[in-house]
Amino acid sequence: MATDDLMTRALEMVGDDGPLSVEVIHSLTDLADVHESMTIAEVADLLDITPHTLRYYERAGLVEVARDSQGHRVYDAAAVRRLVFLTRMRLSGMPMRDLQHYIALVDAGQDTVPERLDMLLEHRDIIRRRIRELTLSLAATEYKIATYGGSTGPDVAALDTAADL
Amino acid sequence: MATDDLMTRALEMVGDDGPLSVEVIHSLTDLADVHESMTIAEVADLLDITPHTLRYYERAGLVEVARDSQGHRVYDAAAVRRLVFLTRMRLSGMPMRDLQHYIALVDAGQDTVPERLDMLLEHRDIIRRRIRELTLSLAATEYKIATYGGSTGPDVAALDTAADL
DNA sequence: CTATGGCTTTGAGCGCGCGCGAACGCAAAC
DNA sequence: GTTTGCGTTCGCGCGCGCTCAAAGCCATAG
Repeated sequence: MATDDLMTRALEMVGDDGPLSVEVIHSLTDLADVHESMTIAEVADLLDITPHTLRYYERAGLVEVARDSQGHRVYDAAAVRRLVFLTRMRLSGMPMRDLQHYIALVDAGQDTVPERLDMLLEHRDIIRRRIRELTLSLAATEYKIATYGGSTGPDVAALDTAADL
Repeated sequence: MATDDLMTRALEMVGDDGPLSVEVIHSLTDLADVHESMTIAEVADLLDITPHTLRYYERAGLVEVARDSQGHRVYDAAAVRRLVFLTRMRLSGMPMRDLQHYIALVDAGQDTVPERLDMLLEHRDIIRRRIRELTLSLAATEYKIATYGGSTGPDVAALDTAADL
């Protein structure tokens, strides 16, 4: 089950404007198919990213992955959990640099918990602002759709900032 | 007044979960300070982009701009309206290529209205999906914040997909 | 028993979208 | 006169990954 499927199912559960329940959150982290010792292809499929990207994350120092006797990567549950978190943050726009910083904090021990929390709070605000920006853009787009070729009277045309578009 | 200011004001008007009224849309398109014959600096300030970006858009064929006797760009109201639309679409994630296509349709005349409408509808769906993705990411982030260093009991830790993060 | 295709590894290099910077010139304004 | 603002062009940079190359292991197929 790819992450994209998870997202799609979760979105369906949420509906267009339903409340976000704890169940939805957990559905995103449905790790029923996360067993110990996953291959790179399995993890890639789970997270809906390419094996290349997984190797890229590893080189970036975001996660350490053991190798088997053939030198192939073996992802344990902890690595997968971390990657779930990382991909989720990436999806919400956190840049690689911040993720690297965050992981460095994690690896530095419990003393860095407050700073990690600060990062999460700041990221939360960024997401909120982005959602509101998009909400406005959505409204503008819908407004444009509604007035497009509809009533093209002078009033509407005058209000439309781009009547000729 | 920069577009960012407009956005900020509009966001304040909207509040955290207020309805999006027509007034809000119009506030985004408050063109009180759009007079005829604006300079590139004025337009850049209005749209909160750099003059460089404006020249880039012009080179990309998105807008035609007249010149004065000194060869300096002179933006008329129509150009500014188009740029308002373009920057709004950019802000909501429409790629340059699509904007170029859209503008080509606009310049091709009224026969292309249906296709333009299709583009807007598709873009609307993209924005909607993006908003829902971000909403889920926001919920996940808030969930993580809530459980971070709070009750670190075994139950919560077991539910947390990245308890060690 | 080979072979053919598919997975993996590493490393380096490429590409895209979107502008930004640097360099240089010209005209107006202080 | 020198500072300011605009013009143009060429090239660079960044974020994020993908592609390509060379090579090895495994399975299924002829």
